[in-house]
Amino acid sequence: MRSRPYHHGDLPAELLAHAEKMLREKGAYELSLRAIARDIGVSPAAPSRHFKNKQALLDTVALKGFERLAAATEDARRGAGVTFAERLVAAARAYLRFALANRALFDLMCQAYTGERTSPELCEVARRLPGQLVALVADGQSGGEVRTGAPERVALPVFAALHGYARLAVSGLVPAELTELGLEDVIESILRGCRP
Amino acid sequence: MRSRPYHHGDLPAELLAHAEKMLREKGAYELSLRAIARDIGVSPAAPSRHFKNKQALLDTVALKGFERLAAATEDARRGAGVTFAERLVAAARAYLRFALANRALFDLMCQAYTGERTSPELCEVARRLPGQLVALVADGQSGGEVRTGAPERVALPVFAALHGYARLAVSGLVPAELTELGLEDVIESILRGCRP
DNA sequence: ACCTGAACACCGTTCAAGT
DNA sequence: ACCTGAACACCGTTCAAGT
Repeated sequence: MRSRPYHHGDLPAELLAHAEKMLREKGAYELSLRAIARDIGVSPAAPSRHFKNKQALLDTVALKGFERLAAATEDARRGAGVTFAERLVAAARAYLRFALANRALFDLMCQAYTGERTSPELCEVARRLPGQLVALVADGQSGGEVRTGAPERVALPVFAALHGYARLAVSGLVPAELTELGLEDVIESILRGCRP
Repeated sequence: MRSRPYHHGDLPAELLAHAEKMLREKGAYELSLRAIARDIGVSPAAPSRHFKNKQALLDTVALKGFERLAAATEDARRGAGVTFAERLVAAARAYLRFALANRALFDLMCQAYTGERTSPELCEVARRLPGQLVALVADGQSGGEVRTGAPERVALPVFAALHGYARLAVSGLVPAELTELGLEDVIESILRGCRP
């Protein structure tokens, strides 16, 4: 039996995986680079070869989060019916489900949108989410299901309501037993706002 | 000229003031208890007499933020016209203005809603904001301007859209030159959703 | 190329001791 | 009652040196 190899198989991937696990189990405040390195069995200096600092690691975690979220909502929309309402409901449920199932990660993603320090890649993937809604709205318009107007401008209030509701739910401002009901109210309100 | 007195005039207040200043100038990530103590000219151990830990200080900063925000939106609503739409617009503008003028504080407040660790006082004051909207909606209902339904359920989508839009704007997902226009679209959408 | 070991400058928090 | 000084256990980051 040989001891731990000097070179790791894929340290970057393992760092990301452990960071996300720690985020889930301990929360963002407890997440430390040294603790991750310790868990993996690597020196405190090792991560710096792959991520220039802690923020860079977190940005990458957020990036992967956005990719998963975008994939989840896209899949949901594709798996839904053909009407605008059906597709919106499916995407909205997937968005909320992701937020609630990945609270700390969702928080990280939301503050990662923020600020000048954010990487271009992160910005780009973050914009896929409103982008999906814009496409959905444009589709709904061409079918006569959604009122006219620049799709971006019609979609923005939709995204604001959805995202805002997810934030409130994650924050605990909406009691857990009412999140489903509340989402229905939010969707109903959105659909009223979109009617031709 | 006598040297710095051993006892401070009002250390708790000065700690809070400096914490907020630091939040504004450096951001949440840079904010350290030791740096605040240094700035004030007090030992690193001094804050612990007044706040049991860093989180307790931040919670109090967030609490004061909620009070200021609630006061700002209440004032705006009172200073506005008598129709539901006028009052909603005034409150919404005040909410967005506060968020943009106090980005780091607003971020802190939003994550401070979160979680089990949050103090009861913080929860209570955080609920004043949706509470205002519930009252506004109830008023609008009695005047026949807003559709019927439990006021809490009608107000929730309104709050979600408003809060969500503020978050998007603070995050930089809405370009600065479009925030005003976007808010108008959001308000219009909300009003459509509220119509009888 | 990839990682270690040791070091540096910084944290938050605690606790005896001073005023 | 309020604060200091010193200590403790922890950080993130850097850099020569090892493999």
